Amino acid sequence: MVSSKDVAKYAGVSQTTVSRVLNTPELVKKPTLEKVLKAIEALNYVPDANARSLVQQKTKTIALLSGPLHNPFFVDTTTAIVNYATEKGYKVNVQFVNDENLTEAYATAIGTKVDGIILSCILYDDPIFNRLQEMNIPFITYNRKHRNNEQFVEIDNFEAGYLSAKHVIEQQHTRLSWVGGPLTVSTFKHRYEGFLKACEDHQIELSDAYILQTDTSKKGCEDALAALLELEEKPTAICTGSDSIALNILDHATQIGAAVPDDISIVGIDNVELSQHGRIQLTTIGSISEHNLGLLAIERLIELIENKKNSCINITESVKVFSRSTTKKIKRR
Amino acid sequence: MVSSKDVAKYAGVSQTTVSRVLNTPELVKKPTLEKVLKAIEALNYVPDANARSLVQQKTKTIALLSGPLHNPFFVDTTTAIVNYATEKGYKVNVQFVNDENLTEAYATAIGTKVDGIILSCILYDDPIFNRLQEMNIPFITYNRKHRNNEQFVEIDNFEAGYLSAKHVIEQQHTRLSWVGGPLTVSTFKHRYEGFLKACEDHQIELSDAYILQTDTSKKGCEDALAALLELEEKPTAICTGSDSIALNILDHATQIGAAVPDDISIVGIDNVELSQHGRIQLTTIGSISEHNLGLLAIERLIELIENKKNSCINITESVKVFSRSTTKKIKRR
DNA sequence: CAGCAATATGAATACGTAGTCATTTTAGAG
DNA sequence: CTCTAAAATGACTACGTATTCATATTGCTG
Repeated sequence: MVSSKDVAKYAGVSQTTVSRVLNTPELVKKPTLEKVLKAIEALNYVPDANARSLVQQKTKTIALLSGPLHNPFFVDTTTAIVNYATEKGYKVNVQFVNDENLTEAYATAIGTKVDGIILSCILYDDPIFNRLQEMNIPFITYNRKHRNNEQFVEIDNFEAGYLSAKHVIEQQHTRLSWVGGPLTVSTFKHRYEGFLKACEDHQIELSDAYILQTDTSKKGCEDALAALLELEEKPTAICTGSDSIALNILDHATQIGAAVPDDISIVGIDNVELSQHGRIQLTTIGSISEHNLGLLAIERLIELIENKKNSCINITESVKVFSRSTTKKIKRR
Repeated sequence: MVSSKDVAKYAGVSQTTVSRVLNTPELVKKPTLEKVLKAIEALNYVPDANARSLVQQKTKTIALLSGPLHNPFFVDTTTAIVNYATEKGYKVNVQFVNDENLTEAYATAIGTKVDGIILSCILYDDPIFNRLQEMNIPFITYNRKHRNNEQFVEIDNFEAGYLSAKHVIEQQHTRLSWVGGPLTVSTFKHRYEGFLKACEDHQIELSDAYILQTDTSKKGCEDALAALLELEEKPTAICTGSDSIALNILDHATQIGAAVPDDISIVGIDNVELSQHGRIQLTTIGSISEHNLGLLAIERLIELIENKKNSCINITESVKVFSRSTTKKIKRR
C-alpha cells in the first residue's frame, strides 16, 4: 500500500508537506504543490482513512440502525439518510436490526467510534438508551423514540391514529378494527391511543376481537386478517399501525379473494412511496411535509456532529389523510 | 476516550497484556485475565476499531455500491448483503450510486481501505474497472458485470430476455414492444439480445417504434409508455428490461386507465419480492434459485476475503418464467 | 546589502492497537 | 535445592496520518 511517506520520497519532500498538500494546500508553494500532486497521481496514492481517523478522532462515519427493508418505510428513510450523508462526505454503516441482533448492533456501532448514530429501532423503554447516552456520541432517533429521548424526529403519531379512525368513521363505518404492532414501541403505542380516542369521541364501540397487536411480520399480518374474517360479524374497516402492516393485509386480502375496499376498507399510516403505486393506492395518514423522517433526522444529526450544538431536537411533524382507493363509504343496508 | 493503556494502568498490567486478553486469552494466566476483564468492565472499555485496522491492515468492512432502493431489486439484494455480512462480523458501508456520484463512490470505497467491495453498478465497458483491479482489493459484481470481469454473479440475462418474449409470443401476441435500459449495462444489453433472438426465432417482426431504451427512471418509463400508447398500432405486450421498469409502467398504465393485462400485457425480469404482491402479480422472469444474487455474491466475496482463494467466480443462474396476472392470452380478432 | 518579518518546509510526536522479542516467573525433574 | 524448559508478562515498535514546534527560505524595507 502506498503511503504519504512514499509520495514524499517520490516528490522529494517531507511527509508533512504531503499532508499539507491534502489538507491545507494554501500553505504550500505552487511548484512544491505540483510536484506533490504529480507524485500522488503517479503513485495512485489514496490517503488511509483509518489512520486519519485515528489521529483526528473523527471517523466521518455514521452508524445507521434501520428496520428491515421489507418494510417500505425504511426503504424511503434509508435512501434519504444514506444519500444525504454520502453527499456530506460521511460514510454510512448500515445495519438492519431485529429483536435478535439488537444489542450486538449497538456494540459494533459503538466500537467503530462512529461520529454519530441514527436509529429507528428503539423501544419506548429501552435499557440500551442509557448506554448510548453515556457514550457521548451524538445520536438521534427517527420514527420511534425513547421515553427519555432528547433528540428525535417523529410524526404526530397520536393524531395519525386519530385521523385514521376518523377517516373511516366519516365514511359511515362503525365496525372498526385495529391491527397494530407491539405497544412497547412508541409509534404503535401512540397511534393506537389516537385510534382509541377517535373511537371514543365518535361513540364507536370496539369489540375486543377487533383489536389485534401483531409482530408486523407478513405471517403475523396474514393471521390477523384471517382471524378478523373468521368472525361472525366482520369489521368493515381495518385501521393499521403502519403502511407496512396495511400492505401485508392488502396483499393477503387480495390473494384470498377479499375485495378491498368493497368488502373491507384498509387504512395505513406513514404514506410510504409505494402506497401511491397505481395498483396499490393505499389510503394512509402521513406527514404534511414532503421530506421524510429519515432526511429530517440525518440533517439534524450532521448539524449536531459539526456544530456540537446540544440544543434539544424534538420534531413532531403534523399529519393529514391521503385518501386513495383502499377505503370507501360503506353501503348502508 | 478510554484506551487499552487506561485499562492496563487500572489493572496494574501492561498494555500488551490487555491486548492479549482480548485476542489470545489462552496465553494469559487466570488471575491476570480476571483482573483485566474487571478493569475493562469497570472502565467501559471498547477497543478502537480504527487503531486495530491500522495495525492489522484489515478493516472488517465491506463497501457496498448498490443501485437505488426505489428499484425493488436492490431492496432485496441490499437486505441480503447487509444481513449476511453483518452476521459474519463485517460492517457494511453502503452507497447508492447513480451516474453522477459514481467515481466519487469508488474513491471513498478505496480510501477507506475496505476488505472487499461488492457492487452492481458498473458498465459493461467501464474504465474504473482497471483501477479496481489494480487496487488489489477483492471485489465482486452482482447483477451487472464488466466485459473483463472475473468475479461476478448474474442471472442468465440472454435467456431471461428470450423467455420474456417467448412467453408472450406463446400467448399469441405478435405486436411486441421492448422497454429496456441503457445498452451500456450488461444486463440490459444481454436481455435485449435475448429478446431479439426470440423474436427472430418466432418470426416476429419488430417495429422500430416498439423498441425503447429508457433511463429506467419513473419519468422515463412513463414517457416510454405514453409513446407506445400514442401509436396508431399499439403493441399488445411490453417486455421490459427489469421488474423495476415493469412496475413503473404498470403503475402509470393503471393511473391513466390502461388495463393490464386486458389492454396490454407486461412482463418483467428479476422476480423481485414486490412482484408477488397480491395487487401487483407481475409476470416476470427470474432465477430458479431462491437465493438472490446479492446473497450469492456476498457469500463468495467473504470467502474470497478470508481464504484468499483467487479462483474465478463466474456464476450465471438459470432462469424461468413466473407467470402471474400481468400477461394474458390475446383475444384474436 | 543588512535585517527582519512572513512564508515555506521539515523533524518529531501522538493517536490506540497488535505483534516481536526480551525478560521474568513458574513448574517440573533430578 | 538447583537447573532447565515452558509459561507468562512487559518494553518497544510499526501502522499512516495530522499536528506542533523548530528551522530554513523568501521577500521586503530602508
